[in-house]
Amino acid sequence: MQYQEAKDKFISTWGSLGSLWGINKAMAQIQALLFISTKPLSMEDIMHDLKISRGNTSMNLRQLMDWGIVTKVLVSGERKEFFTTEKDVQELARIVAKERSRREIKPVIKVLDEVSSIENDGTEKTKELIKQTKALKELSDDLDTLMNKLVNQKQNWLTKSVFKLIK
Amino acid sequence: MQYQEAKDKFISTWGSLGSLWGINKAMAQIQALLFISTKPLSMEDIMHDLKISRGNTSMNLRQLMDWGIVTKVLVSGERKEFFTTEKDVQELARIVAKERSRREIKPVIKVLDEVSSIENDGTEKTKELIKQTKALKELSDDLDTLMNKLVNQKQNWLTKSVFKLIK
DNA sequence: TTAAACTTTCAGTAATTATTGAAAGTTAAA
DNA sequence: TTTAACTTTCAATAATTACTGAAAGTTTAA
Repeated sequence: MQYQEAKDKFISTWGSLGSLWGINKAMAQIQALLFISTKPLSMEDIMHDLKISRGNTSMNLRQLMDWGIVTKVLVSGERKEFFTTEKDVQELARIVAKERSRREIKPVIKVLDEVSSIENDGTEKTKELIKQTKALKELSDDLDTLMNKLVNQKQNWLTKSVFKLIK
Repeated sequence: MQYQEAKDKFISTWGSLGSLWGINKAMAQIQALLFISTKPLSMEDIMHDLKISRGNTSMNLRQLMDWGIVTKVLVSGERKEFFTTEKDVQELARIVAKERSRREIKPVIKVLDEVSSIENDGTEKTKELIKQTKALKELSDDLDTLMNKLVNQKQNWLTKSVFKLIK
């Protein structure tokens, strides 16, 4: 396998993975492209490389910046804007975990909390609803806390401490 | 908030969460409905409660069974089939984690492995591709292993051991 | 067997989501 | 200022994904 083939394979795999995670294809592909690029890329570079439109590129770059995964960089002597992504995988994981917690997990926990707090009228079905949503809420809380803890351990959090403790 | 409102809220929240996780809305809603039901439900029950077609119900029940989250139960004296879902949240989490690992994470790791194993021709861009995909592969491997370890600890794996160790 | 009760399949259609491209907006060099 | 270089926005459209309902398939009671 040669460079170009490997690059295409990486970008397309990363792209389709993205859609499974609530990130759209173009967004994931732009991130992948920047991730393996040796230097910041302009919007022009990106749209040509991925064969997507200017509008699409602009919108998805913006979303990546909202996520905090991509940043603008100024290249001296150049009028146009260049973009780069976080290159450290651990830091990347940290950002993604934090954002997913904020955008998805926290709101669900809130709803579970509301639902499990309804008045118990003593009927079977109400008891079951309360019991099950409460259990789900507690699990979600624990997982969210664990994820945030893991992710806040700076440097090698995975391979060091945690990882070994579990055996 | 009364029972019916709480139930609807739970089902619709769970449904929209599902789509963020690569599970479609109907599939997640069926699971939610079964999860808070006090007894197994028939296809008829489900389609009426969620207001979805017979075909849709059938297809999504099948997928839930493929995931191992829902099972058929025989109700004596009844001709039709009834369905129930795993009621224990920990066990549910275990199944979901295992399936996601198998369906999504493992295949990506395989591609990352292939891509990071291309011949190093010494160019900058090849070196960068190899370095970055290798880092990604290692992180994915670690996360996958961690997830599977966590998930195989029977009984209260979260709140017990792991959770406290990390502080 | 047969036929009623039930489930699955799948072509057609609806709903949702992503993408384009051109016009409007912004910036900074001349 | 003006204007050329560049970016953003957004209505129209394309692509994808989910859903329906009726026909075909299966099972079991009589």
